[in-house]
Amino acid sequence: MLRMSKLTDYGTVVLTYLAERPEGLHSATDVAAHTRLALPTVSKMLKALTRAGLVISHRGARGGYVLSRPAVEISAAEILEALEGPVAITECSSDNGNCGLVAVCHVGHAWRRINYSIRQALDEISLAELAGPAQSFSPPDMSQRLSLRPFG
Amino acid sequence: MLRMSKLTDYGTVVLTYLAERPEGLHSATDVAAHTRLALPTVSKMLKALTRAGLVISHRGARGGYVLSRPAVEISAAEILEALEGPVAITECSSDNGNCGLVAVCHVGHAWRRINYSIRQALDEISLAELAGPAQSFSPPDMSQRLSLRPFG
DNA sequence: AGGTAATAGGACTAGAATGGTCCTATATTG
DNA sequence: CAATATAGGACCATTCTAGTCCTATTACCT
Repeated sequence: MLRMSKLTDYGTVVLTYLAERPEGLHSATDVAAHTRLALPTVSKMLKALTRAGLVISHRGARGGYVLSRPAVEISAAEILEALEGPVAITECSSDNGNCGLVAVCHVGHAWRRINYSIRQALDEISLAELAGPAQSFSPPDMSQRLSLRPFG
Repeated sequence: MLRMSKLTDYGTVVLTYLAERPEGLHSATDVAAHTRLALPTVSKMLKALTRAGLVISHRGARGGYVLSRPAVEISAAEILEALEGPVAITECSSDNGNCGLVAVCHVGHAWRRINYSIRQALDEISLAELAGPAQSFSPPDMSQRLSLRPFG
């Protein structure tokens, strides 16, 4: 477990697509077609990514989305956070742990340490790296990326 | 997100209780009473922990549970794994990633690296540390540990 | 100015996962 | 044999997730 959600996985696919085409705007339809993900899903995600500030949107005809920053400057942590909320294995111990319950809350600093390590691992990896080194991009079919197999 | 489940959190509470009393056997009823968790829940978890080999059970009258090893030798990773299955943020890239789909599967090594880091963070922390350094243990009320507050 | 192509936002549904309870069988002690 | 435990699994209610769809708004282009 500790799995990230399917949606987040799709998110990385979408972001990867945008990362590899930093030039112009790309509409949700465009992205959906090239990633072979369903349009409504892609659309929903792009909205979320926009709200999170990872991509910039332009409305109206010939509108679309672009990355707000170069892919090297977007971390995995930001992506996870954008699509799943704050990254923390335990509840309240997110960041500073100032939940007002420190006295009561038995989430010790061991957990905080773990949280911190995880956080750091995710901070260190950029979208550019997630996209993979020179991964030729004519995707086979990612419409079921995570559910290819129960486990393996 | 990336949150561990409520059950797993309870698990650490239960294990902490056992860790602090390595002497005799402790029945599920006993543990439930002292941790203020519901008996059926505690019972269910202890069974899972037994199957995972983290605790040893003795049936029959005056039976109960003990840690199978000293708390220092039980890692957070083992606990998570026992109660939530393999620890991996992405599907298939668990461990060696030999899912037979490596060619197709676009889970790049960046994700594997992240998985590895997380794994390592969890390996490094022992149950003894989770229990906390000299944390006096007359728990206020942990029956809602994770849900004390939506976030904070 | 008006038509068209796009995003914004949110409502809604189906299905899966989670949290939690309970029941029956089996083992062990005294 | 009776009492006290665990073992295992069935079961239900609730929440979360994945995915779709509808309406409003914005911008371009003729």
